[in-house]
Amino acid sequence: MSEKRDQIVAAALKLFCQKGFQNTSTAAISKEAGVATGTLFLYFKSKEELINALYSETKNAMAAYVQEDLPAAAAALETQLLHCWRRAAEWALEHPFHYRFSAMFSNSPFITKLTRDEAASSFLFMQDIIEKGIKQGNLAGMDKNLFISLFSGQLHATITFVENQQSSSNHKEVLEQTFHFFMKGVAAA
Amino acid sequence: MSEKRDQIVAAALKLFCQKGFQNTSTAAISKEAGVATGTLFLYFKSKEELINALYSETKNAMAAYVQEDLPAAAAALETQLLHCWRRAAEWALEHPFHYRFSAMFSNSPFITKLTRDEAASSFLFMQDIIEKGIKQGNLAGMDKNLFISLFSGQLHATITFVENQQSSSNHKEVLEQTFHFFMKGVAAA
Amino acid sequence: MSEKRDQIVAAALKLFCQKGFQNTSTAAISKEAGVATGTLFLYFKSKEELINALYSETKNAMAAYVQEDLPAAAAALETQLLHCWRRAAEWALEHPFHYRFSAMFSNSPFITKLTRDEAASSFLFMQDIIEKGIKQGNLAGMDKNLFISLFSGQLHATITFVENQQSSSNHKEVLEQTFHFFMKGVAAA
Amino acid sequence: MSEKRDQIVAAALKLFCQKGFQNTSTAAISKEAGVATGTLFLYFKSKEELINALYSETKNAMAAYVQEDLPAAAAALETQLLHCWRRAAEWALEHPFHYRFSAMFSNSPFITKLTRDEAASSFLFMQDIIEKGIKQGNLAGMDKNLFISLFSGQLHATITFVENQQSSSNHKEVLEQTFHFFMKGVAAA
DNA sequence: CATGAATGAGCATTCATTCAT
DNA sequence: CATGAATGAATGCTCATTCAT
Repeated sequence: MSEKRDQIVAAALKLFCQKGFQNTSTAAISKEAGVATGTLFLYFKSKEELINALYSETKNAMAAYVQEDLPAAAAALETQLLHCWRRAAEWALEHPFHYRFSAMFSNSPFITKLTRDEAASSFLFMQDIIEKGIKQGNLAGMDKNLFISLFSGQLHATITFVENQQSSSNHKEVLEQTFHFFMKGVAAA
Repeated sequence: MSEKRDQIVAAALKLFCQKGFQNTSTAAISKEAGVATGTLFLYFKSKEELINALYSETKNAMAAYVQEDLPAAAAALETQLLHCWRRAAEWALEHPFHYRFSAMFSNSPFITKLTRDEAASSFLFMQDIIEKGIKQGNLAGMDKNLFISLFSGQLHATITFVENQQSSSNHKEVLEQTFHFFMKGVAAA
Repeated sequence: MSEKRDQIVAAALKLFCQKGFQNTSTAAISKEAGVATGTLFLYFKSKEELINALYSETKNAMAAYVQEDLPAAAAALETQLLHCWRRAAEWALEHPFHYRFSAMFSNSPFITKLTRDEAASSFLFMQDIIEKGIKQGNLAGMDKNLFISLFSGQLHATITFVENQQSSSNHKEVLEQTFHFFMKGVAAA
Repeated sequence: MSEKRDQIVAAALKLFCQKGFQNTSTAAISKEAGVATGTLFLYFKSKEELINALYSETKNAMAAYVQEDLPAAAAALETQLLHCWRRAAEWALEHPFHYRFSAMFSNSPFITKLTRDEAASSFLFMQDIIEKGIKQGNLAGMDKNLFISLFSGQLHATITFVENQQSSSNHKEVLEQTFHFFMKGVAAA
């Protein structure tokens, strides 16, 4: 919306990742953003609102990116999940601060239930995909939420590993490899 | 060591889990522990030292529990890993505050690199197991650290899922199931 | 002068009475007045100037109303004072916000000495009336300023009492009654 | 209670009288009191609580002083009221900061209704005296609250006048004089 | 004249830490 | 060892005021 708002968001994201939420004062954010201390509160009612807005926007942006060009519902479950896996990783690697921020704060008490629910709702399409997969018998009998947990967990472990690697030459291969490990594991017997 | 120290540790653990680290004042910890505000600083030089001590002790306790009765090095890789998986889950479910605390803070900037390294060192025995497995060709070609990441990720996702379930009847089955998914996935082709 | 100025004055008066001076931000005044935040400072150099202008205008308006139709100097002291008493009460009851505002702020440090003196000067005609009365021996020996203090004090107490009454049926009687109490008290023995 | 508390109370009283409530920062109070900024909040939860505590204590102290040696209920109404008039004036002149503070803030929005009611309750004994006087027919027919309003108003006007006088030689006489003016006025015809 | 986004000094309040008892 | 009153630096937030449009 506003250029100043963007500067504040970028500065907050950077500092939160580097020093944590509580070790980052609103004054530090304003300074890093190159605006006055009062300006932050022009765009965000409070520090907490800033955090929650950051979280919402991050989750929504990622969900939107993942959903883009999603293979039609008619496609095979594995095709759809592979798309999600790849796109999520791509987004995370291209937005490292955003990704680290949401990883760091997704379990923090600063994210209100409201924000968490809103973020969850933008990933509802994943639930649909999985439900369909379970119904079609392509997945070993498993709770839908457990499946999502395992999927995100392995994806997250892979992204973090890839991010910390020196060379970025074989990122794609690692991602494909771990995806296939995961699918081999959960495939219906 | 001291009874007061134990009370402080228990109070801190409880409050950190319930309200987060920064929302828990040392005064609140002292009150919950039933000691004076100054007493906390008799046992811990600072709040940060308290956190780090808590983290170290937690990780060490868990590592010790997991290592107990570990099948001899001669045993099959899967046997050893299953032992670790089960013991880790058992410990986590029996010490929910400890487990949640270490999960919450393992990625936080409050844990110093020193502490993190010390904690990692108490899990070195896991690395040995895995290295051996890789050498023996029982695992699909994979980086040792990636393997550990995936292993812990899947284990953590399972524990969290199980912890949040209403009924505790089928905990064991879920744990066995996700372990076998994981092993099926990473087994050498 | 300007319509916007009037809106600002009215809004300020209302909010100052309802929430006090310091609890009323210039932004709130502007909003209540339906103008932009900058507009207030077009008409008043500062918030303090607004307060003082409000006070001056209020006092002058009241003084002008009281002086209107004032019985000639030749009239009896009591006749003149009764006129003042009645007119002041009428004005106060018809302009409750103005009256409460000036009551609230007449002793506040926000009213500068300059403004206070200016306000006092618009009530100089009262001093003349009283001086004349003292000279003519109609008043028990008393300091002029003490007399004015007692007069205003009793008038103010009556107005406040009447304003807070539910029914407005007997306002006039109460006003006449307290006036006569006052005059009986201070009459020359 | 505590020496520090006393210092804070005295400093607050002084500064509030001199510069008003909102122009006095808690830091300024602490500095004037010779304590650290945090110490104020050790004794008062907030600035507002400090104000209200000051107001309550002031009103209670004054009420206690006025009630001391109060002529027995059997005494004449005028004897009782004269005692109150004198003692109230004495207290006000001996505690000028306290008196000015309570005068300044009795109508301010910072005094909560709770505090105001508590203060009023410590002056209930005045109501009893007046009710008795009205019943005995010693007062011109008048609402009890109106009487109290007039009484306090005239007393306040006198105290303020006396306080601002240069010489303090004839304080007593002025006080007696205005009291008799007042009583002459309200006496039953 | 009028606007309202932007400013930044100022403030109330918190809380980790100390130290005299 | 243990206490808890006292400290004061640090922080989130407000708001009177300015100025480019």
